[in-house]
Amino acid sequence: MASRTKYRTKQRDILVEFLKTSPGVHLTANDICEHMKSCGESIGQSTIYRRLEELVDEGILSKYSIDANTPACFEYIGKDSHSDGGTCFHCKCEKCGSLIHMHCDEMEGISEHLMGHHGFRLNSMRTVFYGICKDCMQEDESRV
Amino acid sequence: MASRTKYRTKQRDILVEFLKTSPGVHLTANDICEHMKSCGESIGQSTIYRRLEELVDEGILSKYSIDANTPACFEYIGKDSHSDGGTCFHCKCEKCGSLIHMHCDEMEGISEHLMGHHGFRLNSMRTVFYGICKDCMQEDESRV
DNA sequence: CTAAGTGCAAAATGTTTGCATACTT
DNA sequence: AAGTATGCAAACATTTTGCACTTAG
Repeated sequence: MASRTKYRTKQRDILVEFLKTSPGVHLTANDICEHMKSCGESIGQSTIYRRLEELVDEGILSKYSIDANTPACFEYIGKDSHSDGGTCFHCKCEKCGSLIHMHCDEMEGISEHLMGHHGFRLNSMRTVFYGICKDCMQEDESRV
Repeated sequence: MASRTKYRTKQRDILVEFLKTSPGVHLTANDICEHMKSCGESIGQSTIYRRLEELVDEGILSKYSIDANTPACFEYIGKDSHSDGGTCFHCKCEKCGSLIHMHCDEMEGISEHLMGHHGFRLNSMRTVFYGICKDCMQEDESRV
């Protein structure tokens, strides 16, 4: 979880800068590659993958792995936001694919329960709740 | 969620039969391939993948996709068991990789909360909680 | 000057697909 | 007989890695 980078490189700065401009947005490694290309700031994809993983370790990014066929996506969290004030949970709709962000106090009770009763320290940045969102549920009902 | 298979084949029967003997166990497609080979009941891997996916749709199996580098794993649930009696939650340790099963009433409150307050119908079979397990936490502490 | 980071192209991995063959009904 | 499933091998997509080269400190 600690910082691993020894050197500060141009590529790392460009990457972090870009991510910082899109807080709350989910980006795949490929999205980022494309963006860089279209900016003329081309960074090699291996570097992107390497830095991304590192930033996750540092707690600056969170990573969501939906499944093996969907590229992982990354979201800027920032160094500060996870001090404890605003844990963020995510729900992924299995139907329409939308990813819903939740800042919910009640949900934070889960962490405590898991810790207290199961000795498990939840990483809420990495955990994604799968299910069907409101909109898709309504569609289902009206279709019957 | 509805049955999709039209024909009942030998391979499907062998597969279901094997899965049925290991309820609550997590198996990867590869585990199953290997088992079949070692049994002399070799089933092609494409068939295994195809049937597995189908069984998930039918609600007989649940599938956990940890991330792109980890093969998905499948667990026998059975046609009956998800009537509502025993929702199963899973915690995945990010450190040692172990997958912990939880049959916990309190956790089921999450489903209700998500439904009631966020209009989201949780699929607990597909949801995995990431974090650090008890054992790894102790190791961490003793190492400092 | 040395350690670390970059980027290409190649490898690795898990999963899916095309197609000829075989099986179910 | 018609429709479906099988199984091989090839295709895929994402991510990782080997290595020569560049850059940061």
